[in-house]
Amino acid sequence: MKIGDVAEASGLSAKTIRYYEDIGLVRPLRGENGYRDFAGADVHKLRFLARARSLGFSINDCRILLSLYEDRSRASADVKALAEAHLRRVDRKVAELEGLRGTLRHLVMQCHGDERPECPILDDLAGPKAGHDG
Amino acid sequence: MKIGDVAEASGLSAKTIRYYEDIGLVRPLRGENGYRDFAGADVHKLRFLARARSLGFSINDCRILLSLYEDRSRASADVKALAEAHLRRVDRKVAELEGLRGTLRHLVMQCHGDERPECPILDDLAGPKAGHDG
DNA sequence: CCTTGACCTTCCCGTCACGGGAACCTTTAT
DNA sequence: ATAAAGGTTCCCGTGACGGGAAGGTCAAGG
Repeated sequence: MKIGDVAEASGLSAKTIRYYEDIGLVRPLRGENGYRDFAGADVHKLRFLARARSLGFSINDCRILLSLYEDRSRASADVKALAEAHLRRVDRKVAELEGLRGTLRHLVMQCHGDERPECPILDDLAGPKAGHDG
Repeated sequence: MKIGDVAEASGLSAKTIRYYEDIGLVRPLRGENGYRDFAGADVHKLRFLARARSLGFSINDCRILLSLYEDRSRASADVKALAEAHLRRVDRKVAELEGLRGTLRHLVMQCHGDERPECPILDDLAGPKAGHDG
């Protein structure tokens, strides 16, 4: 299979697949013409990678997941630990975004959004204004 | 004020402040010795930037926000529009992360996490298994 | 035979917002 | 005088690719 076909079959772009080869995630054969020649197992790997990436795993995590996947004597505990660590990162990221989203919502609601210059959003960004006597 | 003092006063690192000068967000004066010499207004700007960045605005958004902030004849509608666009981006990101978090949680719960190799997480990543007859 | 067009190849730059560190200079304290 | 603690510029690295240039290859059609 040529890279275009594999791209379609895996949902990854040709660019991405070449990149994955660069960093050693797949090792397709080469034809006489220099074209990459992907085996079924390569395509399977790439689909695995596409799925893992879509779940937010980093390339490094993907590398580990792949090696666990190919290790018949793995312990599922290792996989679970990796996934849990990722889940915790996602949890933290969601919490962070929800925090700033709350602030943003609050500010947006307070702003009239008309042609006048007064703006609580900018006031917030500018920080605490000096009081009436300072 | 020297860059270290400004760093402490703004909460930004000296590196970040130099970077902001590089990209034209601040223009501190220079002393005879070549050291940057920040005025009060510069520090104020940098605090503004630090706050905006902490709310997740991109550098480009920050540049626009700064120019709006300094434009006495601005319309608050422009500020609000920018903030709302950002809010929508945050909303989308949160939704995306919540989606994959749900999947991750599900997978993690299904995995025994013991010394055995069977692992629903890897099974999911590997994609649909062929059925009993195929 | 020649051309067109769709593929493929490698290579290098750009992304975003900085951080790390080298090599060097200035100020401050002892 | 010296050492520590600042400051300066410059360049590389990050993560995970995308864009695009310059060129090789292959199948179809005139």
